[in-house]
Amino acid sequence: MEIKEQPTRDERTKMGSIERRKQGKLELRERILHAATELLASQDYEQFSLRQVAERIGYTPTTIYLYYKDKAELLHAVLDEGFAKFEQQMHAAEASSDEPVTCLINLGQAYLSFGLTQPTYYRVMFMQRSDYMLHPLPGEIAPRIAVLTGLATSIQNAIAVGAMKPGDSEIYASLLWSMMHGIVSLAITMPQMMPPERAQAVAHEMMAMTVQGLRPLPNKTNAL
Amino acid sequence: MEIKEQPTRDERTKMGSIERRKQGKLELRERILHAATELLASQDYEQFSLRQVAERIGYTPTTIYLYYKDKAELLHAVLDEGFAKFEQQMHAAEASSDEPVTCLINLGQAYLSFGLTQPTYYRVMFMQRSDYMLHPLPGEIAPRIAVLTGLATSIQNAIAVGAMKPGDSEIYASLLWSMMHGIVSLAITMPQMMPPERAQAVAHEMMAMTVQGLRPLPNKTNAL
Amino acid sequence: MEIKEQPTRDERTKMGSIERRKQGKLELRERILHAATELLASQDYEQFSLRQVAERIGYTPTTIYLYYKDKAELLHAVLDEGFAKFEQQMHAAEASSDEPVTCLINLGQAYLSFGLTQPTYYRVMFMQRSDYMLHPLPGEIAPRIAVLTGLATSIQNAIAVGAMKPGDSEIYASLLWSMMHGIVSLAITMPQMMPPERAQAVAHEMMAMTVQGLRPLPNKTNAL
Amino acid sequence: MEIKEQPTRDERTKMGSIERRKQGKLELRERILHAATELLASQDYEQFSLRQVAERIGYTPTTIYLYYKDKAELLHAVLDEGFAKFEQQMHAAEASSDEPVTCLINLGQAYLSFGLTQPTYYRVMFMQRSDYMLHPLPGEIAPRIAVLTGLATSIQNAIAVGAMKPGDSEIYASLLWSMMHGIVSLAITMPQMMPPERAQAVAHEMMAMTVQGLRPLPNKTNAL
DNA sequence: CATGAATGAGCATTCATTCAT
DNA sequence: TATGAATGAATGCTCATTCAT
Repeated sequence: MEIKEQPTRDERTKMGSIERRKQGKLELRERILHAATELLASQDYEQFSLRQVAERIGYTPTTIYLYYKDKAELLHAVLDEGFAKFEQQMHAAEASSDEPVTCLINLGQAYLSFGLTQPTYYRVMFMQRSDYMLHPLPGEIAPRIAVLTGLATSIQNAIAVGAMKPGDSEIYASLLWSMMHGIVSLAITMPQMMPPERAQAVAHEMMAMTVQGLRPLPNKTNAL
Repeated sequence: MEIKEQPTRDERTKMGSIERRKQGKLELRERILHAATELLASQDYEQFSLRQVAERIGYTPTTIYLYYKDKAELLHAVLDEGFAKFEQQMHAAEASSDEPVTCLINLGQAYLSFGLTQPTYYRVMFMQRSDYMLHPLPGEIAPRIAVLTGLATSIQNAIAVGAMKPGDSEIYASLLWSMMHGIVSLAITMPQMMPPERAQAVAHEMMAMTVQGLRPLPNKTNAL
Repeated sequence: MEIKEQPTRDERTKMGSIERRKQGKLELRERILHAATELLASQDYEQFSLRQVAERIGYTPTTIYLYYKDKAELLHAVLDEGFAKFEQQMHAAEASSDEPVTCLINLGQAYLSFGLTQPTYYRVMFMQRSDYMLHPLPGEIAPRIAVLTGLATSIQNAIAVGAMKPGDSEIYASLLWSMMHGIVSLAITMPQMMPPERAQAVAHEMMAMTVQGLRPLPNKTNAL
Repeated sequence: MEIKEQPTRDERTKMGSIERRKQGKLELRERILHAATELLASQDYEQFSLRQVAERIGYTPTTIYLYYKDKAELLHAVLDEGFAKFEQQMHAAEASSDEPVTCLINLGQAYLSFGLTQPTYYRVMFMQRSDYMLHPLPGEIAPRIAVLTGLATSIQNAIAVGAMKPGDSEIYASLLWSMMHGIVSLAITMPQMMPPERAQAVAHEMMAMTVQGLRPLPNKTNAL
């Protein structure tokens, strides 16, 4: 048993609370959300705790309950942000081109890129708390997962222009999702087996196999 | 200071221990292992606790220490069992045919089938404690993951006979693994999105795309 | 499976918490510190546990963590208090006279008196966690034990005025410390063998032997 | 949580039990006692546990209960051995000379030497479980501490021959005991402050002060 | 004579949550 | 709006001890 003088968490929180008001008058609710997001990104989802969130912003854990019903609600809010980012990137990719093949490729690249750059979000959203994305929030109709329906549309377009073999577009959607999800989740849980460059290479190969119109890109680093 | 109305876990355990001997005289060590496996299946890996395992079998947590050194060893035992089954099925598939394409198909099917019929094991082995499979156990040379090297061999054979396009067989191995892992993990975490039949269909399509020599099977249910 | 007839510690704690507010509104932090000190006094240092401290004050163990970071810090606080008292008394004795012999005698008496009147502190400080006094705290230069260097100075003075035989003043310091520590620790662990009056008598005899200029005091009870 | 394969304590015990009978047919009771003594010497008194004793001799913890009522009884048996050694050395010193001064010196040296060479025994016997030595065991009249009465006799002899100042021989006994106990216990708990050589030097000085007839020894290393 | 099987009490620590203020 | 004060449940783990065989 070592003897060392360290502040109680209470004290740490109190210390934080002295300096805290320097920060702009950003709504506290936002600050909590922000801290929670950062915390989630900085460590495993399982270690995520309200105490630590509170400590980060220099408030008492109790305070969080004034803004969020409980831990689950805060976590959902964080995931919501994650989905917002995800949806935004996917929609951007979807809108990036009128050409079905390019569109599909961009969608794939967007998915991969989200997974590789936001592994924590991806992990929680798609691997640990996927329940969240499957159910519409109270007051909403479509669940979060609906973003992926854009995929089916793009596939139908690709089939229409002959870039993909005719077939069940639902199956194709599942297939593409599985492919991308497989790469990303291997890259996240076993980065030794699937480092980013390999993930890119594999993804490119997959798209090449799936989408006939895909031409090998000359520059490998930018290639999907 | 509330008067509690629901039994503490301790109390629950005690109650359980009264009824426990109904269960067959299956070796307790096995029962613990089984309960641990089930528990791992039923929830987040991080919630996995010896106390809960003990509760499941109606014994005191202490008892577990009579059979396993500590939490890690119990988990280890679970994983070991899982890998034993997995390796056996993969080796069987590998040995099932001299014909490279058939071999590859059988390997794929074996992987898929393991994932779909043993979701609990798959989850822990490939999604939650994948670290375990990456490191050789003390006294062993090859890590568990080595089973998958059989895949690379089969791929090289397939390329040799012209069933697959020439290319980096490592990339192909990663690609096939990603594909299968994607399907299985979606099927496990989001069965609504990827029910077993769809998983089969998607897998078949993937193999068809990847392995040229693959002929569509007439009977859909048995098809890969 | 016995039906328990005696309350668990948990239950005892709960019971205690009902009556606890009788006690004055002494700051809880102080109460904890006090309880810890008493507990340390009452038994082997190794049995010292936060649970028992909590039980003594009628609070949940968790509550202690609101006031002290962990077990080590609480122990630290106890020792710190003890050393503060000790140093104060020793410094007072050191400053009590310019006459070397008197000074030495007063130092000895102060040490003895601290040991006899604060056996709890003495026990922890000098017999159970003596490691604490040997190492400077972070941010401090001299370790707690430095108080005793005053002793060496007094001895040198006493030698200078011929009250002690010339010799290694370090050895003399060790000798005096050993003597006093011997008396005090016997008095603490075996009061039957070394009741306070005897401790005083023995100490007086020792000083008489060591310091030549010491004159036998007429009044035995007040004598060193 | 690391994964590593290590035997349960049960298994370790079992393994031990296979080889155990190699050892002579020394009475098991003795073997237990011996193992306990070794264990006590090898670590802190507080860590002393029946499980570890059992493991050392390759028997089940339960077995110990066939020979000793409980942990306390085994510990007492161990301490008894300690006292046997102690008494033997003290008696040898007492009988070593007819000359009172030499006798006293040898007693002091014997005490010091026991403390320095058997610190664990000394610690438990005189510092941690001194209660044990103060009470006669059931069936015995004199408590263990009675050895020290030999000291009083030697002192009376020394006074008789003029080697010590007339005075209360009880006080002198307490004084000598305190001195030696002080040195030894400092040497044990704070070896940095009281390494063996210093302990020897201090003890020599003390004896010189107390016993007039003591002549400084020429050879410092062998000196008391 | 010895074990196998199991338990209950204990430990330090962390966390989500509640309630009164 | 925010906090202070406290709790109960949970976790991994070790130990002395008991009881039936």
